[in-house]
Amino acid sequence: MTSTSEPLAPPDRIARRQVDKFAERRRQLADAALLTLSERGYARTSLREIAKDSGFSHGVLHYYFRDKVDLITYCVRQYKAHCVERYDGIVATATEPAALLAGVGDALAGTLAQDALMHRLWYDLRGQSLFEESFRADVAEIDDSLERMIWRTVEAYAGLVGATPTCSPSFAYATVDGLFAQALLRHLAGSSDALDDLRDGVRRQLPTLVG
Amino acid sequence: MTSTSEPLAPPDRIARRQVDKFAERRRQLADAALLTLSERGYARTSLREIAKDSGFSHGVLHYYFRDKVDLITYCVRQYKAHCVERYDGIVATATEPAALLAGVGDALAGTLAQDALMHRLWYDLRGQSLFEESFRADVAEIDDSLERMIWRTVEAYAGLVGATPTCSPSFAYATVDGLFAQALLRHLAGSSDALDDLRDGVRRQLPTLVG
DNA sequence: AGGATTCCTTGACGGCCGTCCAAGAGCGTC
DNA sequence: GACGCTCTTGGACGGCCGTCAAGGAATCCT
Repeated sequence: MTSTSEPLAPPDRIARRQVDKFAERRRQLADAALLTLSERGYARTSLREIAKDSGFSHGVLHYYFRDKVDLITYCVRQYKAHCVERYDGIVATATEPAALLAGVGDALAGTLAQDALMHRLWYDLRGQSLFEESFRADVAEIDDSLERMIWRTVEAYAGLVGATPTCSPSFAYATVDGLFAQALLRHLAGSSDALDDLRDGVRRQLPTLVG
Repeated sequence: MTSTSEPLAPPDRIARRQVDKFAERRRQLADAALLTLSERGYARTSLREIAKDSGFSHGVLHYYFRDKVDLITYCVRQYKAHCVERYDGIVATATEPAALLAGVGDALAGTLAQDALMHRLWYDLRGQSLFEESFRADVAEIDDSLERMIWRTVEAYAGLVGATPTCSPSFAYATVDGLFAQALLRHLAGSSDALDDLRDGVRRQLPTLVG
């Protein structure tokens, strides 16, 4: 905490107070924003709507965030943290190849069903990053962490069957993510087969990646 | 052409005149709209901007289209026509399995490089359809036609190697589309490996789909 | 040519947007 | 209890949005 009491311009306000309530409110508002974004999509979500859903007035957002891009960027970063935390424990324990295949399939199908709207938001934001440069770096970082997550799975499976990966990390990620994206599409469209097909798809694709 | 000369409400205006200039202008405006959309993305494109890029005034859009959704929907449909027309000739001629793999890889890499912005728009609109119900049906139809296209490729390849497909059409589409989507992402991000990786990826993935 | 019809422009409307700001509320400290 | 600082409110702003209507321009038909 500074002992001087000079008047602070808004940007400084954001830099200060790292540990206390300020940062906490930012997280809280970003959480609310993520919820609204996941329901309405990037293109249809306004700051006023985010504020309304958060229970605060619309003015408060500019007290905690410089502008809309700052808020969305912060949201994306927070979403990333949520992502890797959730997915990092997926592979952890499995001593049989078949069990790992089943575990990974179940984990992916589980999060797809449970966090469908958040995954929808992820694909939305990833798409937006192709048009809006501001998000690109953060989105790419998340994408990398997802690729690494898939790659860890491939390596774990390879280890269990006594083989080594025969493809690049990006190939593994691309094909598995393709399966996941399509399963999400069909799941949200009401297809009841989507989850099972995802499980089967992962179970089928993973073994082709090692040898 | 009707011989009566009753005053027509806007909706009727659209239903009439199927063959003549009316439909042609619609196509022309939709083409301009697709161009603008592919450059700016769905979330950032306004009717005024579309009109400006088309060389007409902003009012004309409501003479040829009921509202914005009508325009975008028409654009999506027109995009679909463009798509299937372009992709339908891809597999056509190939008597050797290796030649088919190379041909498909080159074709996909070629259209990815040449029509990158249009493909970016496709993924954008496909994502939007998960939030905006109005587009969902048309987008699903395009998706189906793409899946069938990939499936024809798989069947052609299976025929050439004297085998049959061992996966579902949706599995084939999901994995190949995953490769394509990631290649597009990396290509637009400036990666020079993206196109070659797409070629290699397709060449690697296709053989795993038959047996 | 001239009237009817089609096509297109222009300007306006209400509404929502992101942003900013003045003022008040809450609250810990002296 | 008064002060100072942090936090929050709610209104105002300019601007862009989609939509629409009135009227001019172009075209067609006889």
